[in-house]
Amino acid sequence: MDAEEYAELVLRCVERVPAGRVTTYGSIAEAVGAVCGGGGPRQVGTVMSRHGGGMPWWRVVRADGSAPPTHALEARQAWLSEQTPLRPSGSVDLTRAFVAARLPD
DNA sequence: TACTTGACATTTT
DNA sequence: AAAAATGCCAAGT
Repeated sequence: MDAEEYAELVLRCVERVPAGRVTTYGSIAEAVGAVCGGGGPRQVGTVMSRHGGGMPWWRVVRADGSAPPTHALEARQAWLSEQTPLRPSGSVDLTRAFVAARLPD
């Protein structure tokens, strides 16, 4: 399993997340790690930073429901336009929006 | 081989 | 509640 394939799986998981819902780096790491072995939340983050362009990266959040500080503003706009359930604090309400990452069929 | 860097997570201050 | 310390895993230098 090379890094490219790992990235493919991660990206596919992101695409499977419906608008208005989110999943976490950790959840994706679990799903992909189950078949790829190894990997972890950080690897998922790395993949997003390199191949995140062109996909709904704002549907992937940290374990506490917040987006990476570097893209926090854009993420919030995207969440608002998709009507993603947010908490007063500005981060995503995981109890309402979280969906576990699923591997492609 | 050793050290640094990152769109992370968890525990402890 | 918020910040710091630790642990983590792979890739690049």
